[in-house]
Amino acid sequence: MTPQGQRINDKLVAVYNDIVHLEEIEIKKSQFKDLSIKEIHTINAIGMYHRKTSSEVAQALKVTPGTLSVSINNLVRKDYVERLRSDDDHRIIHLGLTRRGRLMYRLHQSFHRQMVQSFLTGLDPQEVTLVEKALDNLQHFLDEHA
Amino acid sequence: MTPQGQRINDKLVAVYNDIVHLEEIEIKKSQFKDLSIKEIHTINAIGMYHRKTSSEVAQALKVTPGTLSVSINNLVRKDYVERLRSDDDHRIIHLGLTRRGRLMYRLHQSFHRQMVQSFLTGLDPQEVTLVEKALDNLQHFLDEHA
DNA sequence: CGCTAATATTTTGATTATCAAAGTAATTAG
DNA sequence: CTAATTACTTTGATAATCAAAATATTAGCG
Repeated sequence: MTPQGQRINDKLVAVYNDIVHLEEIEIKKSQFKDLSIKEIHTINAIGMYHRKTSSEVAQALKVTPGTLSVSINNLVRKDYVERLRSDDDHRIIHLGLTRRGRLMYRLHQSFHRQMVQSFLTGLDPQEVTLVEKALDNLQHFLDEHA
Repeated sequence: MTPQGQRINDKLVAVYNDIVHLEEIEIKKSQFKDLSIKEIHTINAIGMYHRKTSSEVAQALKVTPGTLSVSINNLVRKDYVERLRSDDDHRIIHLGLTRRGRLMYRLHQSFHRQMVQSFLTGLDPQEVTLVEKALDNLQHFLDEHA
């Protein structure tokens, strides 16, 4: 690997830990102190609309159905998420956010918005496209190896 | 946020989960099945040279000293890490990798090398510099908010 | 129709990850 | 030389995770 490649690798690793840590800190400063970073990500994966099933959310988060189920139990207890049994197929559970969950969702989105904005600061549109291309490369690599 | 900004955000989130998951899978295929992804990252943070102290490693990983200490207990038991008490100051513990730990370290580095390479595929040197600049922006944002 | 398969989710038991706070040991400051 | 500080470890509690077993529902097929 080139020195620059090594540097980029190291920066990715550093940034990775820092993002998670900062998210954690932001939560503890907010009205949603009772959530962990994992729970925030679960709420984020469920999203604003009552569409996704349990297994879809588990797949998006790359955890087993059992892990998600336990986590959803906690989020239901804390009043962020609700379970909605499908009318068509009673095995299927659709996950939705409560009023409180949607509030949390919007707060976290705004954090991400700020982060992405700073990520792209000082780049012109063409350059932003390049960054997106690099991300697509990476996603392609990940899909290939999965 | 622009549609492109939103897309980049979504891609970052997806890539984030996929990287961790792929790392997890790669471990389970290797001779190091007894390690979790967190333990791999701890080994990675310790690195190849017996220099870093416990608290330096804890800071790099953004965990408390207590959390690290528990994790190091497990890694010592599994023969990946060794504790080396400093001669100068007997309170200080330097962390080092065992032969087995160094083997693991190199395997994980090669995974990262591949990943970064694919990340930068098809970009010319100037463009790579741009990606690095975006990462610097992000790190700056994170430092500012910490 | 009536079994058998398959599918979607939940529960359970075991391990790891995590923090805050208390504990231990060594060094530094006054 | 004592008190305060520093570096680390232990402890107790809770969350996160998986694999495997359990539950409930639907689909397939003779």
